[in-house]
Amino acid sequence: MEISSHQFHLLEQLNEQRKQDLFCDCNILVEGKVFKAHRNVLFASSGYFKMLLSQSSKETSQPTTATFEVFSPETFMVILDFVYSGILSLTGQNVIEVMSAASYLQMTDILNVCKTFIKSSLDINEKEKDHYLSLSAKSTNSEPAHPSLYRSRRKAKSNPRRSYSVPDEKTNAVNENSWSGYSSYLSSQVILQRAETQLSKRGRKQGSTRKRRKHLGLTQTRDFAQCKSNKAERASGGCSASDPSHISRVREEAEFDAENDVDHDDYGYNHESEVIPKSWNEDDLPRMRFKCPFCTHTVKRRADLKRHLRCHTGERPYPCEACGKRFTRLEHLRNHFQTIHQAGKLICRKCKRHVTDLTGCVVQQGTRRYRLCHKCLAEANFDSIPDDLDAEHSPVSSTGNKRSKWALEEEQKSDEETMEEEPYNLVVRHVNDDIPDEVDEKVKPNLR
DNA sequence: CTGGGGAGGGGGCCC
DNA sequence: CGGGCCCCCTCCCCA
Repeated sequence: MEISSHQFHLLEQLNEQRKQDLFCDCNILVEGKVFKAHRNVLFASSGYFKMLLSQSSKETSQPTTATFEVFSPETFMVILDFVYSGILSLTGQNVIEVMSAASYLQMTDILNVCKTFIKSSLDINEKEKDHYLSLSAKSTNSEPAHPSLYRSRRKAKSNPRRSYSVPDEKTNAVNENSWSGYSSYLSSQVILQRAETQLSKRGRKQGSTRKRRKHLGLTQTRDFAQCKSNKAERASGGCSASDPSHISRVREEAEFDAENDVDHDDYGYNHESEVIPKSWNEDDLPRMRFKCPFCTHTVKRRADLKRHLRCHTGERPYPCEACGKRFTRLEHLRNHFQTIHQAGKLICRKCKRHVTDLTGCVVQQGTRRYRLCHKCLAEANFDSIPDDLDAEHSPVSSTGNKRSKWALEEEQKSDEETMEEEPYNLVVRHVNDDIPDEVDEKVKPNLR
């Protein structure tokens, strides 16, 4: 007979104990603030703590202390409250931080809830935007009238500079009505900052934004994306984990832009095209664009927004079978696979000369493959050239059983383990495997 | 220390 | 709408 309330009471009791600091054997230090908790509860809730505590489990007499600097105490409070109550206090303000922290702590339940939260918010926003679309004037000008704070450098370089006006109250009112929820909140935060700084800093000479960014160590979105990927590679399998630091980076970026008046003199802030340069006539109005809720980037197509969002959510749906590295896009995976694991470039790695099947060989180093011309190969002086290399290493060669060594390894290894390539496993094979179709064949089954 | 190249990542846009 | 291509950028490694 099952008493359903038992679990609830148990959790409630544990939460009470936590609040009264009873039997707490773990101190969590988050940016100077100490949280008390129970080791076994944390162990059961978080992959991160599971790992941490299992390492330090030998010394159980001393309370364990964990220190975090990658998220705020408020964020951790939300997560800890969830752990002890099952209630996750998500808001538009904290969802990104909570998601990143959950990712860091390997708490997939929270992660999924955050994703759903974001997704549903997006749906709401899209519906609202569609409504707004029907109300707003259409335009044929494809040039974004309000390049976002977060713009590609190419765009920034190529866009002619124009003088735009500060958004007036009316346009802001439209904005408030058109968007709601957290995305509106996030954006409005930037808008407010921007409007404030725009007035105070108008007229400041525009220096090199990129230079200044670099100076401050705030190098554009690409950087935090890179950061995420690096983390993903370094740490836990690079699943959907996003670097907690990227949140602050996003903020810093927005703040930096606002602070430094990036393009402010020239562009109105693009919040779904509400801010329109007064000097433009109606024909110049831009097409409606889809706005990212996390940054100020806008795109023309919903699909592009979806793609763009991956750089915020850290989602990497395309894992490489060979090395486990994950990618945000199929094409990136394909490029990676062909270049790294298929020796797709017909160039000798040493002398950089063009090689063909006749003039060179494929060299295997761990899971990496590259080509060497016969001359460089002779200089390299390899002594072992296994005959059955195909069967042993190539993910495309053993078409009979359809299971490559890599594929099998991929199954066996966890994501964490597959991140590192096998070092210095140097073998040479004859060139006969450069069939792109086969590559696709092998890669595609992995893809969603 | 520096420049070049490889690899990875993101945006725009066409099919 | 997804896939794919092209372009550009940054980071990192290596000579």
